[in-house]
Amino acid sequence: MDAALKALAEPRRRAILRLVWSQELPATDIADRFADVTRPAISQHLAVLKDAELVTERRDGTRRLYRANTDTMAELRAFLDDYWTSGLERLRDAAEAAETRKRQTKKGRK
Amino acid sequence: MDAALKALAEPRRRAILRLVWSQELPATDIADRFADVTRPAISQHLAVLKDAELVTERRDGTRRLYRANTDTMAELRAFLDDYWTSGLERLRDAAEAAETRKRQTKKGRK
DNA sequence: GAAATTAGTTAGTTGACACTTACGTAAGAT
DNA sequence: ATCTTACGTAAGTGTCAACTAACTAATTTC
Repeated sequence: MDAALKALAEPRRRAILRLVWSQELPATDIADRFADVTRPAISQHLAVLKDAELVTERRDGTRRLYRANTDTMAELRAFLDDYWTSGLERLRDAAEAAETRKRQTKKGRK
Repeated sequence: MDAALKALAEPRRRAILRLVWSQELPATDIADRFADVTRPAISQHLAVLKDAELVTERRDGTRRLYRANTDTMAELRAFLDDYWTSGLERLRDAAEAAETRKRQTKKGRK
């Protein structure tokens, strides 16, 4: 899940993911869409996306077809939704932080 | 917006952001919550978060109080929501990609 | 089976980034 | 004025990530 967020932090990968969002595409077609980058670079990005389970790979002869993995996207979305909607953890953390501030007895870190 | 996503890709910054989510906290208190990292490191993370407008800074004497900027969070959320719900762009991109694949006349990149 | 197509892999470079130590600075407290 | 507290900034280090060029591997096609 952490890997997915990190993968999405890269603009190029977001662009790639958009491409295979609603359609399965072979690596070459994807690479052709990016004039300023070589094919191996795209191949590596695809590996990162695959590793983060944001895309799936299906082999067809010499070609490898990629498509967005909507399941992982849904999970990531749920994760983020939880991150900023559910206030429970936040309130607990805040309480602990307040206590830490109050008790600054943690003087001797070294 | 891109900066915000990149800032959130770092786990430590997510933890920091969670801390100041529902409460304003001075930098020292935040740093004290992380035993394995020095205070300057936290200070730098806070600078990144502030730069991405994910937190706001308010000065109070020698202290600097930080709090999550929910506006930016809302924008980011809207951005992501759009990214994976609205299929319009995706369909357009897919159509273009299909055309690219069909017309591989783009032979001579070099 | 040789040649072409499609694609991943390796080696090496560059730049970004998280981190630490050391220092600077601004506002209260003594 | 000088300490002390609370913080940012500078400089330097190790690691990782994105990229290119060159190579390799697997499948069709001839």
